[in-house]
Parts: sequence; C-alpha cells; structure tokens
Amino acid sequence: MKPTARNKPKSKTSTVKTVANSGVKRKRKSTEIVVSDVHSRGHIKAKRSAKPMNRLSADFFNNKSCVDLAKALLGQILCRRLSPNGQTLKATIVETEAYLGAEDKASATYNGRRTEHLEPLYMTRGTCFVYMTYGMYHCMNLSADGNGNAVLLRAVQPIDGLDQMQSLRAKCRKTGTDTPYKQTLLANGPSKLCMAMDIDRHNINKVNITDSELIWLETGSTVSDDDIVCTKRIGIDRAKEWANKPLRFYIKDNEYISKK
DNA sequence: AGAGGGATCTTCT
DNA sequence: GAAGATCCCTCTC
Repeated sequence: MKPTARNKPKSKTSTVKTVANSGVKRKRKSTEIVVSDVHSRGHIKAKRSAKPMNRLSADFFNNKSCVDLAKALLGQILCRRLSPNGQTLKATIVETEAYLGAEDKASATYNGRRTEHLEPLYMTRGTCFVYMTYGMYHCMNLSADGNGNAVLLRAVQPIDGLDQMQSLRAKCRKTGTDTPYKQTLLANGPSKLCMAMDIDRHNINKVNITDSELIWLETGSTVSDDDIVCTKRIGIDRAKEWANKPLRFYIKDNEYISKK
C-alpha cells in the first residue's frame, strides 16, 4: 500500500508549462511526448527519438568519482514521464549527498554488504535505487560506480508540471486540506521529491536513468565549485566519524534545498 | 523558530 | 525484534 491514499480528486488538466529557466529550449505540448515516446523504441528513425538532444548519457557518469558525480548532478534537470497520461515533470537538482560504499559507515553497502535489496547499488552507473524509509516514504539514489557507491537526491526545484506535482504531493498528505504547497516546499526533501515526481520502488527501482523512457536527466546549468556548499549529511548521526564528513552538496543561495 | 512525537513497514539480525 | 538517508502536525518559547 501507498502512503495514505487520501480521497483526493484527480488533478484537473494541467496548465501550460511554466518556462522557468534557461534549461528549457522550446515549448512543447505534453501530448507530443506521449506519441513519440511510445514509438521511440525499435522503430524507424525517420522521426527522431523521443530522447531529447540534451539528454545526459552514460558518459556523464563515467570517469567521475562519487563525490564528483554528486556535485555534477547539481543544476541538471531530472525528468519523469508519468504513465498513463504521458505528462513529463521536470525539476532542477539542487541538493545531493554522496555515499561512499564499503568504507562509509553511513552507506547501506558499508563493509561490502550486498543483498538482493541492495543490488541496484551494484548495477551499472546511473541505476536508480529507490527504497522505502520509515515505513511510508521513499528515497532515490543513483549508483555511481557499480560497486556500492551512490548519490542520494535530496531536493529538486520544480520547473514543469507544477500542478501535477501538487496533486501527487496532496495524495500523500495526512490532513484533508487542499491548500497548495509553497513552491519551495514542494520537493525540498528526499521523500518529498519522490512523492512530487511519482517515484517509488515499484516503478523506478533498478531502472537506469541513462536508458529509460520513464526517467532521465537533461543538461541544465553547470554549477561552479564556488557556488556549491558542502556540509555534513543529514540524518545519519549514528555513523560516527562518517557522520561529519562533508558529503552533502547544495547550490548556494538556492531556496529549494531541504535545510540550510 | 525550534522541539517533540506519531504514522507505518521493509529489511536484516 | 529493532532500526531507519522522513514528513508534518502540534505545542511551546
């Protein structure tokens, strides 16, 4: 079962996409994506693949340390195609954490731990590991090296599909109110972003983000080191000396992060 | 603005 | 049997 399925009305037709920043090349109706996505595999190339030109490929993940990947993901755009209506949600990644595998006491793969549940962390770079936490929420990681290292996505800044995100978040709400969330609070946490973008262990776990029609990354902005703040990670105090290492990264002055 | 607690269930010991 | 990479409501200052 999902986290509390409230009697929420389905969202109305979403409004026109808001072109929130320079990462957006052109306007496009969401229905266009549906059509092209459906036929994008195994079909003639006459029509260009649904994959956008600026989609990040496996190259983006290669030859990067886990820490470098966590930083490089800042500013990139997380895209999620919903089924069955095919609407695409987009949001800029603004906060990440690096988990350094076998040596990292805060990592699920500490000491080389390997179970069926943790298998995605040992799969090809860019594999999504989506797991449930606290019995009711999900968190999403991307495998960084196929050897247990991973990057946790902690916060995103919504770009496209804000209405749908509001609706998805409202479904998980405990109270009956239908007041929209303030935009900065829509996806400013690891589980909030999963709720807002309909990411859970049944639909996205083990999917590779460089090779999926459900979820992918697009080139956003490059964030220079000067604009990246490093802090200790959140919620892992039990990990002793590893709890204080500066392995959390966020975009300086960004309003959409989970915690200052 | 910050502290405290409840909801809820998978995973491994 | 216990812990957990959370969120959100409520209470207090």
